[in-house]
Amino acid sequence: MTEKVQVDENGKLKCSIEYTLNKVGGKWKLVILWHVMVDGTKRYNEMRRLLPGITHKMLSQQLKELEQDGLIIRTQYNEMPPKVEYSISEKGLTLKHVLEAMHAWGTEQGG
Amino acid sequence: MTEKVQVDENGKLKCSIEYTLNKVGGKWKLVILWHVMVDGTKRYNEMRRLLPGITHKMLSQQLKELEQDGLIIRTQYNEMPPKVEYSISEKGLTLKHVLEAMHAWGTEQGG
DNA sequence: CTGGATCCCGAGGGATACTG
DNA sequence: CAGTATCCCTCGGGATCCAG
Repeated sequence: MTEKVQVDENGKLKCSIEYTLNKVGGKWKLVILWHVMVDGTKRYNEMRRLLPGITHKMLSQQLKELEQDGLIIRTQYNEMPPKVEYSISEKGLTLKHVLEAMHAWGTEQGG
Repeated sequence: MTEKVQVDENGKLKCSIEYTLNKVGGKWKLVILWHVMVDGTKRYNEMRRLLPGITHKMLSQQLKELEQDGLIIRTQYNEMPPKVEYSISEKGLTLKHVLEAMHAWGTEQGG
């Protein structure tokens, strides 16, 4: 089978896998998306507990990027103390197959 | 080869997504696997051409890790000049759903 | 042709303190 | 509670040369 090859503005070959990795690659984003998709809405500190080892800096950075890409929804309640909730968006749900496939593979291969 | 894995208090992997990312995360591995799965067997320099921007160091490193994890097969022909071919393994084929899902998402979202 | 070995730099990310 | 700001440093990865 021959796949459709995409070319960027520099004339370099680009494939859809690379596009996906650019959006949700890295160490944290897919894990974050998996949790908010499966477990539902989560608050900031709940996310921290779900991601052992992540720092403030990385968590807020990743969450911000995911929100700017429209993959998660950030809801802020103007209360004291502050309360912010993160949930999966419609667009984020389009990653369902990717996440399920990766989860299935990890479960099978990793035991 | 595989970096530090996060485990919970029972010594089990935190989540399967993380296991998968530990095996095939990073910038190159899934793209490499995609190419050898879809396009078939590839030689070293063919791989370089398929991955604009990758360096010798990174390509040989990633190929070695993928081979050690049993996801690709390295076949060396004792000729002059040297000839080495990389192909997808049975185990590598188990990532088919992951790769297809990511390719589909990138195609839809990226245009 | 297919890599390995080395040197080296800078950005990515950790730790911590601070703020609304 | 939910982040920001800052400092600091490691180490991922680029460039280059070497080897079978």
